[in-house]
Amino acid sequence: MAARPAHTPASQTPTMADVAQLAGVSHQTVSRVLNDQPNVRAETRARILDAIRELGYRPNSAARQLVTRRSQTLGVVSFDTTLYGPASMLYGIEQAARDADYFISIVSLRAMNRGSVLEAVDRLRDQAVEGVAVIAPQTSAAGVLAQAAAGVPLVGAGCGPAEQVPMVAIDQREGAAMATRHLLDLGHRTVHHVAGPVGWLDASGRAEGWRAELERAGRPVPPPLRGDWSARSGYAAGRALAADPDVTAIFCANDHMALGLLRAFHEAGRQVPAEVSVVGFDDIPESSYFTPPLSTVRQDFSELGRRSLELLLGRLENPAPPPAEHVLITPDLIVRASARPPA
Amino acid sequence: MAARPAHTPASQTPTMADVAQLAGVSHQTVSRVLNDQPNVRAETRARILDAIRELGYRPNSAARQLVTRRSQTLGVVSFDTTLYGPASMLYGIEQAARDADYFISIVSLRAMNRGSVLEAVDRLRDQAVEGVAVIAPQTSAAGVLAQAAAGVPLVGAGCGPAEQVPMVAIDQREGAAMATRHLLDLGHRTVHHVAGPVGWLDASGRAEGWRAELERAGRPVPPPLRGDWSARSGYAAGRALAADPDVTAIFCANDHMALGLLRAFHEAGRQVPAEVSVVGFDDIPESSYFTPPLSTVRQDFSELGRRSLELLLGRLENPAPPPAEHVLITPDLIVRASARPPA
DNA sequence: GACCGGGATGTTAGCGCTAACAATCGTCCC
DNA sequence: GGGACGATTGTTAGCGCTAACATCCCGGTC
Repeated sequence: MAARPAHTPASQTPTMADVAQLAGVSHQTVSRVLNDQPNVRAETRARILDAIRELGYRPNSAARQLVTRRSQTLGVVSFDTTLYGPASMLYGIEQAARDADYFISIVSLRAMNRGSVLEAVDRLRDQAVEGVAVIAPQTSAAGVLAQAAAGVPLVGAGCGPAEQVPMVAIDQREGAAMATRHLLDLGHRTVHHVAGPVGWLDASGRAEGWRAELERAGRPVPPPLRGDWSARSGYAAGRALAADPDVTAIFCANDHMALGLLRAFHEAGRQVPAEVSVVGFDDIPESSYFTPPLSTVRQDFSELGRRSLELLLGRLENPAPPPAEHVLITPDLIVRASARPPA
Repeated sequence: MAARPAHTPASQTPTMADVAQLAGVSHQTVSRVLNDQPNVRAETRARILDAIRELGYRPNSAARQLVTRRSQTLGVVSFDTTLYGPASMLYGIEQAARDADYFISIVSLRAMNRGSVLEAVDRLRDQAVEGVAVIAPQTSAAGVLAQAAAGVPLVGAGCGPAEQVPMVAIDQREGAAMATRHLLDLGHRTVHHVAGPVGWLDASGRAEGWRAELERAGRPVPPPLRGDWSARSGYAAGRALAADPDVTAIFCANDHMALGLLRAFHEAGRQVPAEVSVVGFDDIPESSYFTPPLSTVRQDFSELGRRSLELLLGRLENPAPPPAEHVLITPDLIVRASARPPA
């Protein structure tokens, strides 16, 4: 903050030795103050702190890292952080990491395949991260995680079940079952489903939950339509569904597709919720302003991020607890206006 | 990859010296191979590469960083990466950084104020980042950037004008003017505006562009309504506007507010676009599936991220080019169905 | 045949920090 | 009053790497 005094070359950032010299102590005492070690006289500590401030000294993290062998950095590998889910998880992880005094280094996946996950983890390891969290909600990721986990503590966030790897996920099956049950309870004979794309764990989990709930209730299981998460694909599914007069209830695998579907029904002149009920999944911030406001299933991504990080930090302290822990978070059904009893 | 041979203690990761010993050369030659230096015999190089593979050797980044004084890491400070804009910019920056062989370390801002930006940059500097990109689209950020830039190369991404700091931004005024002009060209007498929250650069830039365009055309400037970017606030503004029969054209400062507004008009029984035209801003992926599909202004966030990083890398090579460069990216008007000539 | 030049490799000296141990000083106890 | 003890501070030795310089060996030169 203050101007650099003459005894330190201006061209060069001050080192611990400079601080020590200015404070009239040895560099080790400076180190002790910096690391909050006991047995430093209060007055000495104050003098050192003054010297640090005067020189604008910053500890050299590389030097510390070299000797302590700790980088204070965690890596996050994520698929498309532009998506609502991954972005939210990343945010939750970052917040939790900061509270635990860790830095976060990110690598986004450009494509989803074994190689790119491995490469991303490798890149992070080159940077000496102490642990890695992977946000990769695709089926193909599940298999590769165990392999990636060799050599570095790793957890999955919102990933599917991989036996060897600890992970935190939202219970997609249960969430889908809740949505389906809600529609059934309203009095609908059965529920149609607009599913997410093949290869996504969330998509298959939701489809399974939907199917299981229909079967449990002994209802017919109509063939699901397949979307790709986008509103566009929901619109296409909606056009198909709107043409079928028997359809009275639809569970969409996410809110964006529900938006497109809503639009298709509107265009087709089929009223939601008067004629047809719709439930989504995600509870994106906009969904309460759809026409009509969308009933949906809320996932608490920030809790997911937080819990993943807790799990990872636990692993860091205790590298190999017996079995890989799997934490499942139950989502919440949010009831709005898009679903009601059949006419 | 192979099992660790006996001559290296299993408990300890191999060092360059281990590789050197196995290959029968000095550690310096190993270093030369790792750094792609010339003057190493092809055969020697191959032998060393084999040894590296056999031991599963990874260079110690801290040691390298200590001596080269380069961390190969760039920091990104961002406000709420859950939002569409910041998330997209972050993604663009990360991709560009990876191509340039840099790591990205992120710090999210919990609150938007001077202190938190400074603290975030400070945290990043403690980690020895070589440069910082700040994504903070608030007015309050503009002032603090110059201060934060002291001591570390820094660029703003999507931030407002700060004289001292180089930055890349999207031309909000021009985008808003395009939207307004589009509605005027359609034949509307004037255009109402639902603005973003006070304190946001994008909000004030868009309001200015809207106002300037109306004035240029000699049209009356109705008092703008104030929202907070959320669909909820757009809905509230929509209720107010729907009650006024004179309103025929509305420019919303973002697509989410336009969504809420669309819903309010629908509820009020006022047809869009038959009775009232609406244009948004952002072109979020969903906006083409609104009811009706939304005409809007598209911002290329990934280009913004890329350009910001280019600017930052430029600064790293040449610490202080004369004036701080400011790059403005012009957005595009996307015409869909939500605006048409007045009845 | 001694000399020179340059490619290939080895040796040495830190980078800035922490851990381990050594030294010093006062105080307390019998 | 002497020695033990604990609080405080200093000294030394690396952590694993790169930069700078030293060394070696070879073919080509005159």
